[in-house]
Order: sequence, then C-alpha cells, then structure tokens
Amino acid sequence: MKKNLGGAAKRLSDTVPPRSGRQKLMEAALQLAASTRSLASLGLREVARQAGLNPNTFYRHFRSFDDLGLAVIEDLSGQLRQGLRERRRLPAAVARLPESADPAEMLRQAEPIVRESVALVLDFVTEHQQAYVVGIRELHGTSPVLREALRRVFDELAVDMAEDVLELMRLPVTDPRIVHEIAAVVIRQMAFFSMDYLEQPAQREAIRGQAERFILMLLWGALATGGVRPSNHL
Amino acid sequence: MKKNLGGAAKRLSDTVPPRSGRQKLMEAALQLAASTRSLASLGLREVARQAGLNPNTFYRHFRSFDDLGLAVIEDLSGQLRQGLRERRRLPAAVARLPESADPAEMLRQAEPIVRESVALVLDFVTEHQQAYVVGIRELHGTSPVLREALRRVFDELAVDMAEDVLELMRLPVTDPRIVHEIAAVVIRQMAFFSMDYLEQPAQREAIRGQAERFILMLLWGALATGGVRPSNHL
DNA sequence: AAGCGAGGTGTACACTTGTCTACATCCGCA
DNA sequence: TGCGGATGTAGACAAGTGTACACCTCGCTT
Repeated sequence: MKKNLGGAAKRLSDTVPPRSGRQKLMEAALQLAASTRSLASLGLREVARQAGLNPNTFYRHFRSFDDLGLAVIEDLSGQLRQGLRERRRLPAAVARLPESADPAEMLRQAEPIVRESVALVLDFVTEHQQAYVVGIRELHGTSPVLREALRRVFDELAVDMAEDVLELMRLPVTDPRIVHEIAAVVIRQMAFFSMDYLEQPAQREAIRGQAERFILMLLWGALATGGVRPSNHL
Repeated sequence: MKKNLGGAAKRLSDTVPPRSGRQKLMEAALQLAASTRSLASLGLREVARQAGLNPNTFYRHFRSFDDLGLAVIEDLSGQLRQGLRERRRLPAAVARLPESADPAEMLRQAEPIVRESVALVLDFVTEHQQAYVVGIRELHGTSPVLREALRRVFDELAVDMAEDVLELMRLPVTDPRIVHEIAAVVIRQMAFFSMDYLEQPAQREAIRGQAERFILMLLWGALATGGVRPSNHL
C-alpha cells in the first residue's frame, strides 16, 4: 500500500496535461465541498463517484483525506496569492502617495487606494466563489491539519499586504510588527465581509462601503495610536 | 409528531432535575461536536450512543439534525447573552466616562474599559470553550439554517454591545448605525482573537494585547472619521 | 379504573462507507 | 522483446447508517 502512494504523490511537475486521476479527484472534491459539505467530512467513494472514477483509485493518489485537502489548499493558495499579486501592481502605478506630515491629508489620499483594494478582493472572491467558500469553511473546520494550512495561507496574504501598504502608502508607522498586525486584522475581517458579499447579493454595495469605512477607520487609529505621537494633531 | 415535540419543549421551569432525554441528547451532541466533527455532520446513532440512549429516541425529540442544532444554539446563545450582560454591568459602576470634548483624553480614559471588556470576553470563551468552538464552526458550516441562526446570535451581541458603548462611554458619534457597524466588526474580530486565544495558550497575553490595541485603534478611527467633524482636532 | 399519549427500547431492512485482495491496462526502459 | 511500475477496475467484506414497525411503561386526565 505504502509504496504505490508514495511514488504517485512525489511526482510534481510531471507531464500530466491530460488532467487525469489526481487532478480529477481534487476538482471533484472541491466542487462537492463547495456545494454540499465540508472538505474534511467528504466520503472517499463520494468523491470518486463525482470524479467518475473507481473508489479504489483514490488510494493510488492520496493516502488520507487530509492529504487531499492539503493538496487542494496548496493549489488554491498558489493561484490566489499569485492572482492577487498580479493585480495589486496596477493601483501602484496609478497613485503613489506623497509623503505628508498631515495624517488627515494622507488618509484622504489613501481613500481611493483603499477603495481599489477592497474592490479587488471582492471581485476576486466573486470570481473564485466556491474555492473561497471552502477555504473559509475549513479555516474553522474540524481538521487541525487543514486549519493550520489555511491559517498559514491567510498569514502569507497578510504579509503581502503589509509589504504593499508599507511601500505604497509610506505610512509613518514606526513598528512594522504593528503594520503586520493590522494587515492580519484586515485580512480576517475581509474574510467576513467577503462572505457577506457573496451571500447577500442585494446588499453588495452597502457591504463594500462597510469594508472601506472599516479599513479607513483602522488606518486612522493606527496613525493616531501607533505611529505618530497623538500630541501631533491635538 | 409535532404534538410530542411541542409538549416536551414547552416545559421550561418544570421539575426536570433528572435532565433527561432531550437535554441528554443536546449535551451529547455538543460534547461530540466539540471534540470530533461538526454539528451538522454528526450521526444520529452516534449522538444517541453518546447520550446512552436508544437511536430511535432521537426521533421523539427532534425531527431532523438541524432541529437539534437549532435547539443547542438557542440554548447556548441564551446562556451566553445573559452571562455577558450580567458581568458587563460591573465595569459600568466602576468607571463612567465623563463627557469630554477631547477625543484623545476620552480614549485614554476608555482604555481600562476596553481592557476590562476584552478580558471579560476572553474569560467567557475560555470558560465555555467547547460551546464556543462549536459555534464558530457552524457559523461558517454547511447548514444554512444554523449559519443564519448563529449570524443572528452574533448580531444580537453586537446590538447589546453597541447599546453599552453608547451608554457607557457617551461617545460623540452622531450616527448610531455606525456604532452598530463598529460593534459588529469588533464582535467578529473578537471571534478570531478568541479562537487564537483558545488554541495558543502560550500566546495568550500577546493576543489579549492585540485585541485591546485593535479596539482602541478602531475607536480612534471612529471618532476621527465618523463622529466628530475632522476639522475639530486638526 | 380505564385509557391515552409521551418517552424509551428492540429488532429488522436496505443502503453506504472504508478497506482489502485480485486482476487488467498502459507507458518507459532495459 | 519483455519487464516493472504506475494507474485504473472489479468484487467482496464487515461495520456503520437512517428509518420503520412493534412493543413496553409510566403519569395524567376523565
């Protein structure tokens, strides 16, 4: 049993364009999880059936269900991170904030960037709806392995975002750890906003506004309490 | 079928110290869900076994699994809301913020209240760990019924909190909708912080600090952008 | 005192599940 | 040419599942 699986799992960048077996199973699992239940509680036979494959074929590619879940997450996280990074370069060219000593002025100019970023995230989750929903599910799901993996994905996103914010906005925040902390908070909150956005299409504009306001408020607070000395503008 | 359930459910303050049947099942489900899988994906027989009851007895009390889930959520949400409300009255007597035109001064005085509130929530989730974990799981779970129910629970908490903030802190925020919006954001974020808090006992003090900073930043931002006119202190 | 219904138990059936062993392909390489 | 490993299929097994029907036993009401 062990020999077959080990061999199959190790082939990474093989010539596998006829997306067969492994990939079919992963797609089937994702589709099923998005529409029915959680990734971790899927049935082996169920997935195989959906993929149009024999139940036993599963064993050839994955040794456990967490194994499948990890593969799916890894795959998706790659797509997601790359997708976000690609598009994020756009607004960077559009507007680069000048350094300013006045937080109010700075934030007024940051507003369009925030608006653009929020739109970017919401468009992205709309486009990859099922993958996103599954991801959120598993983030609080039952499998510690998947939880940990997804937590890392989110944290990577937060790091990316923190880098961008530092570079793009030149916020006068002294402690980079604080920036990362804020980024993590924003990412998590955007997870909620995104779920609302997907689930309540009628309220989309309102939710978008909430997200923008939230981020602006937080930036304000960050500048006031974490960056510049409060006495500066009081 | 309907008559049986209704009759059993209506007995509230009856002489039911022999917590029997329905309650046993609910406890079993909660315990099982906390340690093993999600509420919605539990087995009928599994729960009955854990409760030391015959599988068929389940039918006498609940007509479906969502039914059980709803009952559990309703029960817990009652406990939680009441528990929070009870304790929240304490700091109200301790420190009532004086009205002040200076946001910085106001927030400096709000700090202990925030600290106290954060401690309150974190203590509470620690005390009701399994119930809390299950709740979070189902908030993003597969059953739309339970998701909706939990969303409502969280929203009620946000309303409570908004009321308290308005009364306790006398924040000069004009639009009460904004207060509620902020409360909702804080509640959700506290959900994440609480999970971290429970899962990483070694980091507890750090996480507590993050939560406090987050709320203070947000309050700052709210005062600056949503409440008082920005020109006031700039 | 009789009857009724709520709560609880036992048994049974059809079905799904994970896993095992055995058999059939295909492709690359000696 | 033939061989080995990776991939996929077929059938079978015990165990677990949801549900249905029949039965028992209290506590109440009339």
